[in-house]
Amino acid sequence: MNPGQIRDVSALVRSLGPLTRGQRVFSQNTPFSSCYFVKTGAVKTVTVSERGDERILGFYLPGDVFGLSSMNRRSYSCSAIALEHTSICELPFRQLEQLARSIPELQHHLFDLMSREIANAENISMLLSSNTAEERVIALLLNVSEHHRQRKLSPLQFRLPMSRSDMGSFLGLAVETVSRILGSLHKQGLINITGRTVVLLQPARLSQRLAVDPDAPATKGDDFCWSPGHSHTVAGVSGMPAANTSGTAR
Amino acid sequence: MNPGQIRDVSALVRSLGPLTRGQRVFSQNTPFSSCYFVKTGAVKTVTVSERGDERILGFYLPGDVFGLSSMNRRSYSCSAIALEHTSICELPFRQLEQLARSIPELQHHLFDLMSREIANAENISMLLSSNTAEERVIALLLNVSEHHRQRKLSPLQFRLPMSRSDMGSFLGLAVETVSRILGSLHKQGLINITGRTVVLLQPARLSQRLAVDPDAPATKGDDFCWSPGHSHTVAGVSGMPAANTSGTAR
DNA sequence: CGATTGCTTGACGTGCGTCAAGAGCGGTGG
DNA sequence: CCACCGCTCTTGACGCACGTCAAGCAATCG
Repeated sequence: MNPGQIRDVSALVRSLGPLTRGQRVFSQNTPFSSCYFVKTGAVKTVTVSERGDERILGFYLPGDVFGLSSMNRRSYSCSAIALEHTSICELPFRQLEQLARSIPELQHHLFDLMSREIANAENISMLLSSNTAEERVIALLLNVSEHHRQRKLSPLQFRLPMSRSDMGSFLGLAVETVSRILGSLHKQGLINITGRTVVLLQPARLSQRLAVDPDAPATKGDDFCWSPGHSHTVAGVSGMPAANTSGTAR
Repeated sequence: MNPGQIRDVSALVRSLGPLTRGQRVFSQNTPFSSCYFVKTGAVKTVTVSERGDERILGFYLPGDVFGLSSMNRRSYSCSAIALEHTSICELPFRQLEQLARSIPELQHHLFDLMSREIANAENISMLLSSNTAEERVIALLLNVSEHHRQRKLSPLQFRLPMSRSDMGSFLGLAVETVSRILGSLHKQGLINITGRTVVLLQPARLSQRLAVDPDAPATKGDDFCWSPGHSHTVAGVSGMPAANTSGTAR
């Protein structure tokens, strides 16, 4: 894009002041207007069913865009809630769409963003549809890790912005299960975890758990590698590691 | 769109002759070029993990568009396979994108399509993340039903285009479980099922199973709102009923 | 026609949800 | 400073839903 175009786009963007934990960016069933870009902090998107229980659709870390899934509707299909001290940019979608007509690069970029969201959501589906609890938790950890790597932050040591309960809701697991899995990974020496602070001690092993058929489950001390996993993250946290689909295996 | 524009778009579309069961529209890891529109028949999208097991990402019925999730990549992230005698249209994406620059309606339509795909995939995630096997199967049945309703076909009696095994793979269930659930629904008089032919005998009851907390033994106002024509199916079968998230309940 | 594939049904084992009871930890107020 | 609260997180005991294994028909096919 040329400077003029960049100015045009920038003119649309509004920076939203620091949000505090629990504060909402938008609420389910309120009129759709914008999507949002995370500058710092973290956001979760949540839907509440008529039954009253809530489900977390995704976590968004710095660099991620959220709110796109609602653009074909009048109102948001989920709420977005800050997980911690967070600052974001507002992107008024209709105006962005309008502007995209004259800026091909912008149009392409929007397509690209949405396409990533689709691929990402599909990966999550795959992860959920038949992986063990351990695999899901590991996938989440590796995903946050990958996100940090992309942001040039330490991929091996970081703080999880979300609670155990959030993780559970996102991964389709009970809080207790999440807690047990993390504890178990800790005992096995694969990670360190204190509260929300994580250290990945053996990232290669963790990746293996995702990619390798767990015939020999967790024999402590086996050393052979499979293949140093790559092709990992797709987009944001919401971009889960290529949901390696444990398939029918268990 | 005016006649000229419609002609421009039509010029891009290529009709692909009848495919037979098992035939591929495109294959995972081959270069991305187009997305596709289902005219008649049915298509499934499938990814194969490095481990070799396959997972079904979605089913696409007449009127649905598939292949969008790969547009931000060089190659397709999944394979698309005909489930039965099927005819489709090819939509070369790059050219479509190009054309969209001069036809705002087209651009908007593309955004709309992609947004639906996102919402749809999110719904599937929600469905998978914590619903019982029965709820998942019912959701699939109701979804196909809804699709038929929209196509002005009988929503109460239809043929499932996919095998039990496909259903299982899609829903994250073992084939046996799918079979058992269908059998159980049959015994309860909620559906008739012979092979792949389904009759929904008590659609209202089926919907209830999805939305109502199974504490109370049914028999509340049988007729059900879902806001007709809203939020129900999003796109094709892949548009699952607003995955009512049984939440922590079980 | 055997052979392959799809579907069903039974028996059995287990992963993980549920219930219940603490254990930190931070915040608030006296 | 401690007492008290409301959280989040952990840990154990128990049971059920669903995966796995296995066997047996029906339908399609080469």
